[in-house]
Amino acid sequence: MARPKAFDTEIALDAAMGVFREHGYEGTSAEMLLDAMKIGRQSLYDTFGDKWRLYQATLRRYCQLEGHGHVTALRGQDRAFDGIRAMIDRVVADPRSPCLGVSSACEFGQTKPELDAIKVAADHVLRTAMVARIQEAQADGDVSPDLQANEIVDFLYASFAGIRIAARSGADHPRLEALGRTTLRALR
Amino acid sequence: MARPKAFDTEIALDAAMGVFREHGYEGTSAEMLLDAMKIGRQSLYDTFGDKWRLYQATLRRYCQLEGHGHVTALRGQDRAFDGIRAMIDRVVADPRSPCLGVSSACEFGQTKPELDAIKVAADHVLRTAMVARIQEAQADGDVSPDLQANEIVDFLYASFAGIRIAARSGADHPRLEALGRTTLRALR
DNA sequence: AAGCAACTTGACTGATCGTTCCAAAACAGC
DNA sequence: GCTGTTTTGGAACGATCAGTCAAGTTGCTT
Repeated sequence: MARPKAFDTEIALDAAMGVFREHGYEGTSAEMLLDAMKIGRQSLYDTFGDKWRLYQATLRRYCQLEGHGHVTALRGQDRAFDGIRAMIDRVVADPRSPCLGVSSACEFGQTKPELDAIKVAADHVLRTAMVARIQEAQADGDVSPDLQANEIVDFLYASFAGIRIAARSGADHPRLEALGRTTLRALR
Repeated sequence: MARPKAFDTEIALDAAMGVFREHGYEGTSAEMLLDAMKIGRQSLYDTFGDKWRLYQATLRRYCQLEGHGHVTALRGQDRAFDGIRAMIDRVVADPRSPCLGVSSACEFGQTKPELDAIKVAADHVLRTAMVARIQEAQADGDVSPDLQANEIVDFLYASFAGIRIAARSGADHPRLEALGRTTLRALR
């Protein structure tokens, strides 16, 4: 064994995530990353490979954190419908930090298989949790039986993206809340 | 008088718009623009100023075209609700061309006053047209009177952004149609 | 205590960035 | 056909890009 790292990999990753969320991939320079992560140039390349692999790592971590947060909110309420509401509230409450998933979709579309793979994996776990809770809410009579659970998941995904873009465009909290309310109302 | 331009400014602008839509501002290089616009380096700088002003010009043009398209769809039907449906269908039908408004919001947030001004102006004309048609649809009994027209506009904006991001993420046509249906249903 | 493997630091690489300069080519009016 | 203005294309600018190299430093292991 030898000298241990002087920085925490996860903390550095979170710092990098913040920069990528704010400026996108192309808009982020190595200098900006080093400043935010507070590590040396070589440490970055030794630890994370290169800018592109670092970006993938941040997206992977973001999907994990975000997916976990959503599932927690979803399951944190007794009534399934309240769980769905909690998930929407989470998006609305999240002040103005842009979503890395949305921004990477904007920036790259489907041109990068590596990113697609990360998103597909994240989608899988969240979607199954959501479908289960939505069907539960339908059984409770809180969500219309006319809608297919999978379509509702797509609709909620799209709404989340829309709410986040509204926030990034400067919509204030009341307007975001109204968006959340209208989204939830659409399920009835 | 002297030698006239060998290219059409609007056509070149549309070509630039295509590149910016596909790759964003930071992801677009001068070379890519020149290739797409099929003009010389100096012509670009003489005619459009620089990359940033060219981007503003494309965003301005995009907002005009897109706003006009939406208003036309909105007013092209007898029944107000059908007009709203037509507007949504327009977004769903638009194959996979990313929205410059969404991508610029992602990339820059509110950090660029010049862009904000362009969007505010575009929002104004479209919003008034939408509010009018929504209130008409409410009077017809097609849209719930519980909802405020302005909130519905925000909701539709957010939905459009969501649908476009879904498309950019690879959602196929049936899924986009389902999103459009769910969005429209939310207004009832 | 000594040695060594890993981490850190900062100078440096070629490539590419957006932009400008310059001279040649092209067209309008006389 | 000439003159004058504008467009054009290519070469060139400094700045910055992502990434590398080579010392120098640190702390674990024996």
